[in-house]
Amino acid sequence: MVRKNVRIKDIARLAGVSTGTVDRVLHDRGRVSQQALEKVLAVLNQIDYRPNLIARTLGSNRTYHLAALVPDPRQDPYWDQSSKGIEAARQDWAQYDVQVESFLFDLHDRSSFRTAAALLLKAKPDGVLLAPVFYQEALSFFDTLKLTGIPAVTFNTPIAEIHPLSFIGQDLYQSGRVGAELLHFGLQGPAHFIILHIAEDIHNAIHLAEKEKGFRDYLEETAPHEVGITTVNLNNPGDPDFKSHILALLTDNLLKGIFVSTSKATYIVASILSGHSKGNIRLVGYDLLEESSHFLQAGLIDFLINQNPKRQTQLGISHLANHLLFKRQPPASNLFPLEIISRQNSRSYLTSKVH
Amino acid sequence: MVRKNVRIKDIARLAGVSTGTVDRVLHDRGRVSQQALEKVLAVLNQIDYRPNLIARTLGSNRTYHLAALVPDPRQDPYWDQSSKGIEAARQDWAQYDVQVESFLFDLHDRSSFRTAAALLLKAKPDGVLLAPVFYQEALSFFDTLKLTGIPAVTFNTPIAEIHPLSFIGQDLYQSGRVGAELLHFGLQGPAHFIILHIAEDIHNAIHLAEKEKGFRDYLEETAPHEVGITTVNLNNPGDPDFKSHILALLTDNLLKGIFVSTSKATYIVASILSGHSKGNIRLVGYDLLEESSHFLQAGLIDFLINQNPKRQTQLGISHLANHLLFKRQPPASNLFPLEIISRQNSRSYLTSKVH
DNA sequence: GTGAAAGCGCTAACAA
DNA sequence: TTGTTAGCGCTTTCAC
Repeated sequence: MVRKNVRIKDIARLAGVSTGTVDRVLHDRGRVSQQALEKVLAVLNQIDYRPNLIARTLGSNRTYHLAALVPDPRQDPYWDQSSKGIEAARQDWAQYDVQVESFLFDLHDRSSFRTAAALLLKAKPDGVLLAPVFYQEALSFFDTLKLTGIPAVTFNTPIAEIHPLSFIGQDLYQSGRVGAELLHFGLQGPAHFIILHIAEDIHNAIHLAEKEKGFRDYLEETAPHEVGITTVNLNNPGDPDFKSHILALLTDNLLKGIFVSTSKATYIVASILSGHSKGNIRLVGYDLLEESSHFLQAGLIDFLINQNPKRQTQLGISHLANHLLFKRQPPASNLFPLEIISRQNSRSYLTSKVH
Repeated sequence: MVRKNVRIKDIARLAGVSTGTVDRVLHDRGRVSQQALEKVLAVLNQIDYRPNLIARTLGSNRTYHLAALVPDPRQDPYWDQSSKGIEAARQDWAQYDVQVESFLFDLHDRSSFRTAAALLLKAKPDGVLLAPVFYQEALSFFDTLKLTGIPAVTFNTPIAEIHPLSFIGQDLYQSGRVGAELLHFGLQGPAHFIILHIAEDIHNAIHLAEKEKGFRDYLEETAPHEVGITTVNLNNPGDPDFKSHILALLTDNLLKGIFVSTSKATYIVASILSGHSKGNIRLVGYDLLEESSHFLQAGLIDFLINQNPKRQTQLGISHLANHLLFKRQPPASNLFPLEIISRQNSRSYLTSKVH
């Protein structure tokens, strides 16, 4: 009743060739006559062949080396999550003899990106996962990868000029719209919103710009003449003026909400607000990190939009491994859902093993 | 540099026996002399043997039969998603010779559950995935499974008395809290909320009760004397009175929100409200289904809480397969995140390949 | 009880 | 350009 899976042997029989030939066709290894090629392809078109991946890994018995080019996890809890995802992927793929090595760079030092990239290339990996946070450096690194033919997956930062095997991230524009939706939900009448960027997040320039665009567009469409929006760029959070600057913003009577554009900025701003009555001013920011979840619980943050950095890298490695081992073509773009985290659903995200 | 893993062959050599004997020791298959046993155990104690699970599955070359006991997908788009997940899992695991057969029952007929369960048992599956929507019937079916030693994974409906290999679902109580949080967010002053159950959802009794409990508790804690809550149980949506009954509820001036406890009820209620001005009355319900997403876009539904039925079953099958093939122990409980779907983030959920 | 040997489906080296 | 064959590590059968 249930037909056994088709095997290479079956294809060979049907095509009237040997298993070796079928294998060569399947893997584009060449050294196959036009005639044989056609016969095999004809059969492959007829049937639904799904290679037994278990047998393939066992048979080929080779080890793949993947390299990840990511910011130092110790710099920022957001990037710490990215590294956690790589670690998780490492374990997922260990049984298939896929090894993952991380090359770290400094978020505030473009040259460290170049250095790490050079080191990575020396290791001659079979595939690369990278966060292209420095535009120019990423472009040139990408050129080198293209030349060497090493497949690369990017994540976090969309770069139009680059065409990686796959990009993993979010729709940043839409993310800004979600932020505006949450700030404005249920509000009536005139209001004032602030978009807060932290200049330190310069490596996230694309995030800041796209999110802001979405944020403004949404309110423009939904509440055309009711909502005033001010963009505030703040410098180094270590600055003595930083705190007072933020607190000064709160005195505005019409201020009904603050939208913070990155995860680090989110918990920094929340920590400054903590202890001060923020009244009915809503705060929406990014990412359910340990640092921010506390402020969410305390009611200082109303909503977080989750970017799922851990899953992003985990999926990235998985795409590379699947590509190398099983010749799977990942989607050119994976846009993660824009998860809304509230006080009441945050625990379900933290404890879930699914994410 | 990377020491190869120890293999059975190595153990056999070190112990001075054959691979067959080692295998018998490893699997407690008996028919091994005390002497040989000791020699092998001695070696095993010295070294760190980790069986190659990939080779194991390939070598044993057996087919596993899984059975799913689920409601008929044609009855309800929610359960249709569950079946979709099973189908997806079927394809995921086909290559490993894992077969999945579905046994359907009627949501409104407990006896059909018994019948389907009996049929299922006759098929002697190696593992079972089930939605234990009928309490008594599930208990007795579970007893039989225990006796036969067939591992079972449950989903959707938590049942305290049952200890399956794994349960997949959501924290229903917390889900109700999320519903209340969303209805009440930003509201000030007195308000009236309605919890709307549809009696037809009797098979979801646990859902209704737990969600309501969470809903009420949240408001009790957050807005003790401000919010009045009424529970409304409605009968058969086909009833001529049904529509007028719902519309009558809207006339209440203080009514600020409606919380609908299941996915089917959600889009039914939304469809009734459509065309009638619902004013500022918020509507929160369940699941981003095709039927409801339209109402979300139109602004009739404010938020949906996603239960992810498709992923629930897909994960369930995956747990069973991993358990049988690779001896993996799934977590006793998988509580999915309580995803909040709004108009602005719904597309990101629908288009994402991650979910 | 024990060991030898033939698979599982696929890869890859090698001879033809 | 082909087909044959020996693995990959484990299971399982079958003589002895």
